[in-house]
Amino acid sequence: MTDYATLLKESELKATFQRMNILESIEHQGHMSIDVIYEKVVKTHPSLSLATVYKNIILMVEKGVLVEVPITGQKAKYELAKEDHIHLVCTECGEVEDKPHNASADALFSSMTQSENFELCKQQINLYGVCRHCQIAVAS
Amino acid sequence: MTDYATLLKESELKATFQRMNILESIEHQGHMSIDVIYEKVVKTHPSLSLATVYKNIILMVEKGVLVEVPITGQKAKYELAKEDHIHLVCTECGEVEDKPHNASADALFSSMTQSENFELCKQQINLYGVCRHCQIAVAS
DNA sequence: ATAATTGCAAATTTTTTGCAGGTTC
DNA sequence: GAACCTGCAAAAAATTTGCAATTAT
Repeated sequence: MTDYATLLKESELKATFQRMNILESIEHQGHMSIDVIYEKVVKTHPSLSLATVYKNIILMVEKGVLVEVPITGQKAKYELAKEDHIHLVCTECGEVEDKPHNASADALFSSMTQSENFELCKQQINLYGVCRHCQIAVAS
Repeated sequence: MTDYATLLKESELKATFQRMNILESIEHQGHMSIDVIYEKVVKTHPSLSLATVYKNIILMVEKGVLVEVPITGQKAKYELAKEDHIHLVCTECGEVEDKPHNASADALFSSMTQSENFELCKQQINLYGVCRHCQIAVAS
């Protein structure tokens, strides 16, 4: 899908096997915490060290390749940097689903921050609830 | 301001000195991380243990007295449970400011989640940027 | 060839736990 | 008086660091 090697080089990072595996895992799954990333990637790359995952996540967040998604009651997850969007966080299964961002939301937040003289640079909208899948599971 | 003893008892928690001090600090400051709460309260209550702060924060979140506010690049902060509102998070000084929630935002999120069949129960909107105060400081 | 990156092990920091003594209702 | 809470100290979990060996460019 995405060309991770190019993405990394554009961000002044060397395209190591470890980094590409991390990015691939995150893109495939959508949102992952550090320990889950490690568990996933170590399967295909058994010598991987957890410290390497920590170092790389921190570095790739700094470089703007990844974005931290802090979530109530869970460890932070990470996603690939992408267009503004909303997170639907399921309180049952913990999964996070992206929902495209809406132009009227943008306008709304712009006006709310302007009236406060607040120089907006990033939005983070988490909506917590029960996802389709878990509603069915709970009903049974 | 708030009657913390009553608030705690209504939540099936005993009104200890420690808990009332924690609540008072949080209400006074708005949003605090656990270590900062400890540092603040221990000044007026030197025998306070950090473990007690941890236990109480967890308990009061469970009981719905407090709400966790996870923030990108910071340790989670806690606030008193209150009406829906938006957080303006300053990326310079780290402070969080509340902004009253807007009816049109509500309508927007309701419609966005309904179309996904997502059963919405809680919202968390963080807008990151530079607050009034830090804009002045940076300009100087 | 060079500078960056990795994996390991140790250090540090953060959070949780068990329990004896003290407090609230 | 009973159940709950606290503080302590120890344990466990999470994160960071230093460094020698390896890898990407």
